[in-house]
Amino acid sequence: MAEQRRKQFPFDDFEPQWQNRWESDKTFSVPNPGDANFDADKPKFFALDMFPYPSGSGLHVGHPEGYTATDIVTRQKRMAGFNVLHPMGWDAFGLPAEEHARKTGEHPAINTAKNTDNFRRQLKRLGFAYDWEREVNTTDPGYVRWTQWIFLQLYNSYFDEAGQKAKPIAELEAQGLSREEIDNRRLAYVAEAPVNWCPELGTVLANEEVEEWRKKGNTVERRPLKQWMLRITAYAERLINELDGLDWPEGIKLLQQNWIGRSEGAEVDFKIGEHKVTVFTTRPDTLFGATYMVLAPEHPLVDEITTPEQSAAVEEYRKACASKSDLERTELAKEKTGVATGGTAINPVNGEEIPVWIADYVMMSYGTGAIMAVPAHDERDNEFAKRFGITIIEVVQAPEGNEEKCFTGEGTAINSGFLDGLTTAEAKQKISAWLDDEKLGKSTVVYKLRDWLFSRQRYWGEPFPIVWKDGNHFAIDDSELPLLAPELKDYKPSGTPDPILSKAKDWVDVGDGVTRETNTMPQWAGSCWYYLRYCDAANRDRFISREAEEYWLGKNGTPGGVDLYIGGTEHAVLHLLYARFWHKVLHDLGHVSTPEPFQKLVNQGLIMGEDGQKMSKSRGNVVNPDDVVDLYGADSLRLYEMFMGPLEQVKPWSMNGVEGVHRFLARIWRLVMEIDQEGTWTMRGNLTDGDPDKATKKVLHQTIKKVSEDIASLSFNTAISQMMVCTNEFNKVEALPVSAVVTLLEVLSPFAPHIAEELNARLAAAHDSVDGSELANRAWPAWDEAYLVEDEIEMVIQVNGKKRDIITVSKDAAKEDIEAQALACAKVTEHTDGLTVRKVIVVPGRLVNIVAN
RNA sequence: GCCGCUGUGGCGGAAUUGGUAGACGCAGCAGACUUAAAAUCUGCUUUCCAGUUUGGAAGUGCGGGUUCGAUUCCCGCCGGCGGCACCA
Repeated sequence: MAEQRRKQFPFDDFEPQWQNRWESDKTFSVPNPGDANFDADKPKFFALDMFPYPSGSGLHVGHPEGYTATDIVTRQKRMAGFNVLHPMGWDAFGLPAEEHARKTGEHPAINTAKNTDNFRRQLKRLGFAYDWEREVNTTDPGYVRWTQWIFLQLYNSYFDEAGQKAKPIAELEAQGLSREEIDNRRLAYVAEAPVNWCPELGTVLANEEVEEWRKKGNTVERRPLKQWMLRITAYAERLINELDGLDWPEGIKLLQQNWIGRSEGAEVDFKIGEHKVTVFTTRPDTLFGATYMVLAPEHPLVDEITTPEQSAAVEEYRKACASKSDLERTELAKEKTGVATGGTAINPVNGEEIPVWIADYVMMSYGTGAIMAVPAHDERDNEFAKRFGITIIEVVQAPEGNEEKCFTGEGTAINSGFLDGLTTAEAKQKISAWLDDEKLGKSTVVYKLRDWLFSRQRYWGEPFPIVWKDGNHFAIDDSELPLLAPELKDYKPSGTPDPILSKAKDWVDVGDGVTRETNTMPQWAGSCWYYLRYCDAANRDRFISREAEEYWLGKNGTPGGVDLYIGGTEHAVLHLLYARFWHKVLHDLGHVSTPEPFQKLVNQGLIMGEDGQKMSKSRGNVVNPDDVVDLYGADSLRLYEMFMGPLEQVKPWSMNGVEGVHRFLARIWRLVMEIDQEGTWTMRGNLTDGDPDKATKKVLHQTIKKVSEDIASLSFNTAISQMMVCTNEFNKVEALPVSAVVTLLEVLSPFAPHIAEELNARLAAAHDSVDGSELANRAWPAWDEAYLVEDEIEMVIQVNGKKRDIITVSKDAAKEDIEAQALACAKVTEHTDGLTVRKVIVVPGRLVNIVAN
């Protein structure tokens, strides 16, 4: 049925032609500083799309949403005289390619290349103005080389607390620190950590990946393994503070802030016999109410303080906890559990002896792994104390009217010795000073953020540029980069935590007792710096040249960094946090000129299926972009995705909606072309070379203005609606001036570039007055406010806020005249009859409101 | 539980940030063209009442408030989506 219907305009002819032309002319290639045709006088604009993972299922309609948005912005910026960097690439390492290799025995690079070719074909088919000469692929050896180089920058750096920045490890060597001391301070370090191990996949998984793989039927267990970690926690403070200057959605900033989770509080030392245990609390003012102490079950002091009577119970409890994953620990904990150690601690503030418990509601990984429990003012402690019959002492008086059983807010200190009568804030200050004086504690800040578990036991990722000898790790020499993984006969995981690469014995054994690190990096590694590589994609000597970095990412009178980054919310805390971290390290080491990589961030909203549900194969509501392009053309798909609604909003797909914008493009086509009886398109005869009349000029300039402003604010849906209004007006004009049509095509061209270029070319062939150059290389049209003002304006007349009439007045009519005219209206007198006019409000150019009662 | 976003016709959405609510599009209805259909074009299309036109009332999740005037600002609720989740 679809192939029977005659195309409303020949998009399938001209769209590929324009795409080929852009490709062969390299229309959208942009030179770098130093290149022959580089124009240093133009301002720069760097727009970035979140590059896709080239999956086997091809492009999803969600991809072109953000991509079209940046394409419109960059095409418009180009016309407005900017040097525009708009690149694309592939985040091509990842588990699906490896799974495919495991099943087929084919090297993952082969499948990856196939999928990448398909993605590239699909994107080119949508007419995006990418500079394909800058295409990057995270799996290319020339790219891996620099990912590994950046890893070594981290490996060879430490975080200087005093300067709050990364510095070369060589400084510590010069200070004569021991090897162990140095290794313990590297930004990339090895640590034994309990991790999520998945035997089926043969790798550890990030916390956020666990749920996804479990759903697919895999098991995930907790195991302590020696892993590479990146010291992102050192940057916690800066990662929070430096969000301030960024033009990001507030929600995303908050998400990152909460993820980093900064808490101000105090560490307090408690004595347990000979031992000292430090607890972390955000409420040191409640110290007098601490009636017991809880240690995390994994706390190293548990063994030492447990009394013989309790040791069996404690041991049993610890075992039960160890076998639980974090998830189970929280999910199943409907009721608090715990065991007394039999030991007691001394509350330093009053010398009271308090019992020491272990309970899994205290996490070893947060704070100090130990808490002082204040059951009167903490819900968890309260629940626990009630369950186990522990004393509860109130030490904060709630403000009047607050009847909560367990008051956790701020109030006045009571039963608290020298703190009595103080407000919570004052009490915090006083107790902190006291702890400080007595050398029993100090104010401190803790974060929820954990160091980044950076190693995977997979094959299809960057190998670590590290070798081992005698239990020590060493960086391999720069000249050995890129270090590529060897080909394997069998990509099946061993089922043990030994990485797949450990099977490649020849590769692993370097000789002289030197062996290679066999872990690989996670997929995030490549995406942490791809925006940098775009700036100088072919550079073989550096990851990015200084000139290219300073031009595309430097200040240049802008805030610096990527000028516009569009992508989905799913990366709000992962990719966006990791990339910021790497960027800051590179900045500290003098490799990049700004502290932040992405100045402006916009999140596109998810496109749902026609049924309002998330698109998924199992629901059968997935829309394939190729099918849409076959039926309606690339311009229609682009335009539809922008017309659906605001970019940031979640919105459902509608094939009828696609037809709607397709009809609009057909109307524009028929503004210029008409079809004869043989079915051949010919130029319409009613196009003139004359000047547009006043009304035509008005709607045209309104359109230039609206579209210009709406592109700037990324309000593409309203820009398109204005172009529809303009087209509808043009359709009513008897003899339509070509100049007006061409201007409309210019503002349309960033949205629907193929049809705009095609019609302009056809008009230029028939009309000498039309510029035959490509719209893409034209100047963006300017609007003239003079055409927008009307001599006469309509004003609404309201009586008591209700619309009663509309009058027409001269644009410079005096207020008094308008008021008099309004009061004289028959409709007004009708409604004010019998009432007294109390007040008349005249809003110039808008309305008159007559207040009467 | 906490945090964030969001709520406007049958549907997607618009509204110069306090000034004519429903632009534009979809769907629907009627008409024109056509032997007919498709495509195209024209008109109608928030609801209710009245109805030849002119008209009247209600209306932006619900309830209050500020104002000459509230989709917009303030207070209190309710629903939907997303994130975090024993973080001391």
